[in-house]
Amino acid sequence: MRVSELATRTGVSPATIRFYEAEGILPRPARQANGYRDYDDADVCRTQVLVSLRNLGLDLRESARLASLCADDRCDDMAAGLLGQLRGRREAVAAARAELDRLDAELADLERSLGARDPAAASVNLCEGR
Amino acid sequence: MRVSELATRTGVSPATIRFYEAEGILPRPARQANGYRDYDDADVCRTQVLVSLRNLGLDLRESARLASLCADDRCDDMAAGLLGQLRGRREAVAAARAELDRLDAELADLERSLGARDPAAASVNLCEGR
DNA sequence: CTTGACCTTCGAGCGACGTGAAGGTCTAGG
DNA sequence: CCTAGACCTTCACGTCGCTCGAAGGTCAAG
Repeated sequence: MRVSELATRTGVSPATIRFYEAEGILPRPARQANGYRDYDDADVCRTQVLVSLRNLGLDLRESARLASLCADDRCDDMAAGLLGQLRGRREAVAAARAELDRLDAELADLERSLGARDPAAASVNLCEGR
Repeated sequence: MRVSELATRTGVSPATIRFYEAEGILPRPARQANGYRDYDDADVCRTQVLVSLRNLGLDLRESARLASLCADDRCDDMAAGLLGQLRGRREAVAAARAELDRLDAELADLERSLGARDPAAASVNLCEGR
């Protein structure tokens, strides 16, 4: 299959696939006679794993490392590595959520002061406060 | 005062202050005889507003626009502009939080399957699933 | 024979900084 | 007087993960 089919099957753009290949994140695929990239089911699986790990928030290099373990039939190692990453990720997600909560409260406060036509209070919030 | 004092007073790094100046986000400050940047209280206030708007999640150019309105004593216009931005921001924050919730559930699921030494289930989640 | 949807490579751009080199300046201490 | 070190200056390149545009090749349908 060609690059756009791999792309739609894995939910990323053809440009992203080519970018991964250029960065060594994905191996160079076979080529058709006309020079087009030619992918098979194993490529789909590997790319799917990679994309899934990215969607979990793992960084690109780490996702690549784990996806290549999986492609080498070392799924146990992959699972171990992933488990290690998950702790950090869940902490990061919790922290991000706390930060968003804080931010939402701040936005709500500000919206109230502005809506109450109390620019002074808003200015204080922005300039003097804290 | 010099750049590092402005930086500590506003909670950003000296490099960030210089970056803002280079991008035209902050005006070029006075210079001391030795060439060092020389900031006054008005600069502190303007930078503080800018940083506060950034901390609310507004993008840099929009923050710059509003901060400059404020510095021109057009705080009413600034307040109006800010109020307009807030709606979009609160929506974005809510969406980001929903996404984080979804992600956290997914991470928890995966951690359970991996912890249960059920790599098959995990693989399905990553490769076949969805 | 042309249109249009694919594909190729290459290089640059995005946002918002961070980092490092290579050097100038000032202050305190020995 | 010398020196260490804590500032400051500019310039340019690195980060992360793509995304876009240009300039061209390939192929099936009409």
